[in-house]
Amino acid sequence: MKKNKPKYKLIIDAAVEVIAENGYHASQVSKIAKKAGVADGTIYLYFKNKEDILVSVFEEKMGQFIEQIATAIDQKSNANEKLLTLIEMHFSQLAKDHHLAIVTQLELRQSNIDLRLQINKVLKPYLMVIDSIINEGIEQNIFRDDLNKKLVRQMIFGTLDETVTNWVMKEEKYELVSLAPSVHALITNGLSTR
Amino acid sequence: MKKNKPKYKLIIDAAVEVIAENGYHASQVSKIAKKAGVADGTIYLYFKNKEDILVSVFEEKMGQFIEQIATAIDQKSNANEKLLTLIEMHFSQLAKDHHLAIVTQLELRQSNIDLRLQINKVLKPYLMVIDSIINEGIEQNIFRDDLNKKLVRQMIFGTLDETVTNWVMKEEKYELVSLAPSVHALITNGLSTR
Amino acid sequence: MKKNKPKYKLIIDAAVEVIAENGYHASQVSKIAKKAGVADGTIYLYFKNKEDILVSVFEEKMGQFIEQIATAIDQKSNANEKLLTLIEMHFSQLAKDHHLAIVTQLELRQSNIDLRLQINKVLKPYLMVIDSIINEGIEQNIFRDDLNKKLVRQMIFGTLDETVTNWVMKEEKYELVSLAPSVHALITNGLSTR
Amino acid sequence: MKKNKPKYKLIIDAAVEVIAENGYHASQVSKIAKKAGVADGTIYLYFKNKEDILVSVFEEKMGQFIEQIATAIDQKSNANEKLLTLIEMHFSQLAKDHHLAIVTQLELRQSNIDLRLQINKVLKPYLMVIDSIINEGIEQNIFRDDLNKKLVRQMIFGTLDETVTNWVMKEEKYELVSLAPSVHALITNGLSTR
DNA sequence: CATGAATGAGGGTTCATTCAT
DNA sequence: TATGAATGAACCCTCATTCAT
Repeated sequence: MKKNKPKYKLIIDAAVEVIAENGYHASQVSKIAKKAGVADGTIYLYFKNKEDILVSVFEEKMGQFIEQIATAIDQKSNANEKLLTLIEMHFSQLAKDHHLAIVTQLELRQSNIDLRLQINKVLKPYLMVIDSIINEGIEQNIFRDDLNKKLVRQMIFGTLDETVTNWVMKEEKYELVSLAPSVHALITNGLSTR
Repeated sequence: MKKNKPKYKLIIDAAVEVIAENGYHASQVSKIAKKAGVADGTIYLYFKNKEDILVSVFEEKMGQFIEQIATAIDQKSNANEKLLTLIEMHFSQLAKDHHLAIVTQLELRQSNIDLRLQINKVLKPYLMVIDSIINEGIEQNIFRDDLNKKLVRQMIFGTLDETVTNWVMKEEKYELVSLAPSVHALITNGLSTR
Repeated sequence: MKKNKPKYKLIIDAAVEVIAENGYHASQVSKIAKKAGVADGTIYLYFKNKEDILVSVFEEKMGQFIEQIATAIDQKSNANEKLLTLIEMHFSQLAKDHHLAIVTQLELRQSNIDLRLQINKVLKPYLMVIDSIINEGIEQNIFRDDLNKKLVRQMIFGTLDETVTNWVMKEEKYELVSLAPSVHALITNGLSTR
Repeated sequence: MKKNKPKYKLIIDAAVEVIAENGYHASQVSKIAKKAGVADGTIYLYFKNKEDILVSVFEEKMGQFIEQIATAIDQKSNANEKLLTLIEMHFSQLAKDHHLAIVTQLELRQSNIDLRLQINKVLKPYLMVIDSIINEGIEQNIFRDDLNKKLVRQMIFGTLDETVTNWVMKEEKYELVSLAPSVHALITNGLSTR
């Protein structure tokens, strides 16, 4: 299994750094190889082609991202707390990894549509985690049962994503994680006065 | 003013078509020139460079987009109706222009970060329309006054954007505009039971 | 018609020189462009790709080659004289163009099989000229009528080709054209004593 | 002597197969190693470099080729029979080894000139066999004594080679060996009526 | 003897932009 | 204004060869 070899991780991490520092389109394979401390050709012992590096970056990082969130959520017993935890974790993980935040929010979006579709596949498990919280909230009678669930998921993900992207584009000048309770309140209670 | 010359619009419209049909990265200047019926060099009499074409596409189309929405909103008297109208207009304008939807939701996002920052500038007036609705809602005591307004705007825009992108990626298989009331309800009332 | 533009011929001639001087595999497009005095990209305004340059070289040069031979043969009235003329012309044209001789006898043979098949197509008209001489000789009762005509053609072409290749490989140290009568005698009379 | 070790022959035979199946340019050392059942590095214990493999292939196969012909010729007493036998053997040995025919007639010709010169060296003994038949024929007064002997050899070899190449390129659709008497007649008697 | 992971040099092609007409 | 032929910089990937084990 190639994924367990040390150079695999070396290259993945180098790719994140190089993309964050140079931008998506200026990230040559040779730069990644140099940063990883391997020869150009070595890259191709571990990855089919450049696109495969990028998809793998997303898979690896997103895999950890989701796992962390899923673990944290399991320790909460109701949907409201789970949703808050998801928001906090989503924010905190990106807040603590500057490079990763830039890569996921800005750089990887410049990829062509084929690559974007592959990235969407990787994102699927995360969307399913959101879905499960929604379902649980409805079962627990915490969330309304007249919701279009798919729309709810889109609202939650769209809000988090837009919030993080704004934060990254503002060069992370403010505290992201501290916004979590407000975002949670907005999503659960909406704008309206009662 | 170059923007009023007939070839200016010819090139802008050709650009939208070419990008929608070929995708961002396969949209060469020469293709746009051919579709517009002008020589390659002529493009550079109206636009500084390729990036300038793309920004101008966004400016032109977004200008109309926002104007339509602003006009429709002016005829509504309270923030709730205005918000619903904004959502309906946002959806309906993209639903009725297939090419534009693909270009704004998928293709232009592949541009590099400099271009994205310019696009964000163009988006500013739209975000200000959203802001004014939020402010009005708070003044009218329809929206809560303890909200982080910037977050609210990010939630609204993020939700709409994510919803439209999902719809485009699902190849516009379902009715987008009919989702407007549900989206409006979600945003105003949130997920929670009362 | 691109073939009449001056740069087309410029590139063709540069290609012959570069291949003759550097060898088939060391003939980069950039070298050909430099020798032709044009930019690398200009090559691709006149040729689809590198292979297209090579096929075109062969087409152009072989076209002239065959035309010269055909014209010379037309002025002879019997098959024996025509055959001798063909041999003389075949030898003399390659003898007077050092670069062309190297390219056709040594370098272009290193091409892959697809290109070789295309080269064979270009060679077809030459083989047909040989065939017509054979037929005429038989009609004139100068050549025997019990011959396998295809074999005869292969003998003639094979003999000429092998003779020229040997001459080129020996670095053209001896007079090629003066061998023509002997080659002609060999082909017409064979090895045997009577 | 490395040539007697079992892996030496294993690699030679693997090379012929790989070249015949994949073509000269797609025949990587790693493919040959795999087919031979050895590690890539092992190849370099038996051969200096890739070119050395190819020359060795030619040496091995050509050695057997010539030996077979020489043995067969020794049993004939006059030059005419010897020449016919040489033609028959040349054709029959290639006709019965499909891979070898493709490799010698098509694939190995794609090699660069250095390699071709080495191949020519390997061919030398074969050309000397032809030369000896020519000399014998002249001594026996079967062949004319006014011949340019080198040209005769080129005619014979060129004719055989061109005939076999045509046959391989036509995908061996007809019987090659049965052409031998006609080829022999052509070479000995020429085209002319008497 | 044998392995196979690692190396790193090398080139065809695209396309935004220019400028002489 | 308008043209379009010409420019030339920039990069992914393959594969023969090596060498530590």
